[in-house]
Amino acid sequence: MPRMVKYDRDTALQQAVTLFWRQGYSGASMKQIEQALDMRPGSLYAAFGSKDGLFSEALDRYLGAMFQEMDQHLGQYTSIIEGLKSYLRQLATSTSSDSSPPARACMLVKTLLELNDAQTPLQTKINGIFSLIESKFAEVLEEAKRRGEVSEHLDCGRMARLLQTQIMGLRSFAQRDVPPEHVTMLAEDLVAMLDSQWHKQE
Amino acid sequence: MPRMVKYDRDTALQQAVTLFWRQGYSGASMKQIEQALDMRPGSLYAAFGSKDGLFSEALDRYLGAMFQEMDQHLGQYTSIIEGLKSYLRQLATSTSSDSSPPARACMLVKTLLELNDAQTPLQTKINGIFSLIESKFAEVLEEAKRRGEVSEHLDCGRMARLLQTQIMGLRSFAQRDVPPEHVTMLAEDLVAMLDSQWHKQE
DNA sequence: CTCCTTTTTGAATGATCACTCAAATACATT
DNA sequence: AATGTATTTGAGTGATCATTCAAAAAGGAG
Repeated sequence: MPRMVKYDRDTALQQAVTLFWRQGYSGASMKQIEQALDMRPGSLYAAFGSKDGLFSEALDRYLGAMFQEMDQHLGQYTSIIEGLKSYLRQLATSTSSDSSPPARACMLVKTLLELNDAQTPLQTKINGIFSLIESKFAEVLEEAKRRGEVSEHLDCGRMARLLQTQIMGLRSFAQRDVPPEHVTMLAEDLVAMLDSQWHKQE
Repeated sequence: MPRMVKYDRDTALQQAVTLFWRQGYSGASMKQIEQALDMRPGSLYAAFGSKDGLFSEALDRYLGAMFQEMDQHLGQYTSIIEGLKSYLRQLATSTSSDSSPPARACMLVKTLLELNDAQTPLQTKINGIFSLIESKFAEVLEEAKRRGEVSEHLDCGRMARLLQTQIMGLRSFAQRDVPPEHVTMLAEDLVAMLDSQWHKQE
């Protein structure tokens, strides 16, 4: 009986990810959002509640895509370590490709560094996301340990944080205005460094 | 003959650094700036020209302090490599100390990731700053090479970017809500990884 | 103290911020 | 086609944004 919704919630969200990724949370105005999603304020607020709500859903979607891409690389190799290395290398090449992503830096890190005020829901959310990623890395490394790919003495939680830090650094560096080769060379160095670590005995 | 200026430009700038470091560029409103520097708009604009101008000077001051701190660590050791390692470790402890800095993340990285629009003067400036830091690292490493502290085949420019990436990663990670020990342990891991690299033959 | 120059003040500028809501619109059902 | 309900529209909300500028205030020189 009622009128049907015109917009496609999924593509609208993808547009939101694209905009927020490039502009940041406070850097994206509702005017820009209206234009990017082709929605008027009323529909926007009916669908997502608030700018925060929309951003929160955009974060979830971004995270999902990140996990999906990671799993894709892990699935391509019988070796977990090779999968992780492949993922790292791809981060370097994708950030400098002309099929340009909205920003070279990670949207999650951009958000983490942008939020400043006290314990807002968004602060809590982004911290939870980083914990989640850390846990995912730790799980993957535990599996690698079970398979004998890494030293049985490896502290997987600690290595997970180290891995996360490498990715945060790589993608932040890629935001600089540098020749693409520098980023790919950097990724090779990170891979080499990590290689020297996970085999190491305590 | 004229009236004397009331404010102290240097302490005002330091207040600006503190505020911008925590809040980010667009996150700090002129209202907050007026309060933090204890200056009224007229004086502010007479002294610094614009919000951009003030921010630009704050960036310079922040960079200067960073270099100063680095040189302090380098001066404390006869070994350059030991000085660099000491600097890295101190970054980890200072970010988690209760003598709390405005933010744990680096103000320069926060700025790099916050700026989104086209080639603004600020964009150019922050990229120049990162180049400058990279060059400084490269020079220091060249000297270490001359002293035989690192392999003579080391690509110092490349290692400089690797080092910069580690710091960007470490300080960004420190912005997370994690126990301080995790950050200090992380710094130890970074130091260990780097150690395995600069002695390495090509 | 008076004058002159410079600085400080703070109200006001128009623009833009996130957000609201009554009216217009469009579709499924009858 | 007529009806009823949910959605879309877009002008309008007050707040806050960076910035301006005329007037008030302050200190050295005479």
